[in-house]
Amino acid sequence: MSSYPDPTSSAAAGSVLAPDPFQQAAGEAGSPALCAAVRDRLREGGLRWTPQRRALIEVLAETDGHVTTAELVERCRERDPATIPSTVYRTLDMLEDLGVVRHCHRPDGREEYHVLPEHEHGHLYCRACGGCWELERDESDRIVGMLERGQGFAVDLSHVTIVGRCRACRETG
Amino acid sequence: MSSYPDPTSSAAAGSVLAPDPFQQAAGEAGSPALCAAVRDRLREGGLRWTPQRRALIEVLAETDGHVTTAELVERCRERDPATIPSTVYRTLDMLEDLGVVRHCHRPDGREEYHVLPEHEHGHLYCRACGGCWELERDESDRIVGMLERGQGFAVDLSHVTIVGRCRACRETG
DNA sequence: TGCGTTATTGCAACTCATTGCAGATAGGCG
DNA sequence: CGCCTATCTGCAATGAGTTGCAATAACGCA
Ligand SMILES: [Mn+2]
Ligand SMILES: [Mn+2]
Ligand SMILES: [Zn+2]
Ligand SMILES: [Zn+2]
Repeated sequence: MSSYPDPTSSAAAGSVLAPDPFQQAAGEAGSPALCAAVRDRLREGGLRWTPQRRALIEVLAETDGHVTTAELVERCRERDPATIPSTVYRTLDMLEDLGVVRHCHRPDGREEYHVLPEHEHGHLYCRACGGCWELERDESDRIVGMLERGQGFAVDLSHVTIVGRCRACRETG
Repeated sequence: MSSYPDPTSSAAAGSVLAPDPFQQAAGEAGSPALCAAVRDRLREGGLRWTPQRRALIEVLAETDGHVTTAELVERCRERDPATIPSTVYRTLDMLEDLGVVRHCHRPDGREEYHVLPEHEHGHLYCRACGGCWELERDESDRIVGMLERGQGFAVDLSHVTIVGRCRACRETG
């Protein structure tokens, strides 16, 4: 979807399920290792390593789980008040092409990012309490498998958002 | 989700699966009948029937299938150039509480409305060709049933958007 | 170390959507 | 028929996100 120049054109699709080089890079050493891994991958593709990109990656490395785009812009701005939102948005697009982040949509349609998800997953959101859970592996396998067999449709699992009411909210209300 | 005063507080939930009074109203007679049905329901709840609401309902009655919110604003503006977007958005919220429309989210997160859907349904979107299909009944039954049994989660089916690549796009490259 | 190419940034304009508030008006009631 | 009041509308400000373009700066290469 992003019209960003794609460093290694197969990377966008490949990074999703392939053993992820960023995963190991970030595993122990954290931010510096992730920076180095991203920097190298960018240069391989003729892309550039800039202070703005570095800042965002450092912010991402400090982030657990889900984060809204606006929060990321805000955290970048804490480090550097001169941060420009459109640069952050464009960098996120690029990092998604690389497989460093995945986005999904919250019930209101706004974007939310997941940093280095260990495996692709969909989400369950409760409209009543605002809770969010990852879809279990076997549940998403069934959804993906069903649509693959029936319609020949290849589901983008990380983009699956299922909204409703969780058990707790149904019982109490 | 909408903070709109809810005319008959059970209507929001009830209208989804219950035999829908608007369905019949609009069936043959079209716009005037739908207007009358909505007007009566509003007055029952102490809400008001206004020219702005009437205009939107007339536009909706001429609409088949899915429409983006921006398109609806545009069509209202064709009838009355003085149309105010926020009024249209608020009216759509109200009509969704009444069960006259359902919204879902396109792959980019933007809203799309379905007028008087005959039955609740989720959507399948192809990112490559932009195509959109309704989820088949048995497919959505399986998804809804699985999450109901496993997690006790009540899925809001009309809000389910599954994004990916359709068979045709996968085959042609 | 410096140059030139070209990817990237900053910026401004734009789209879509939401919200709070003050003034307008629908419509129940006398 | 006209008043009163609570609901709605219009409006303006705000927030989220995208896009085109000119200026900047990364970095490969001499
Ligand atoms: Mn929604
Ligand atoms: Mn998306
Ligand atoms: Zn809940
Ligand atoms: Zn397609």
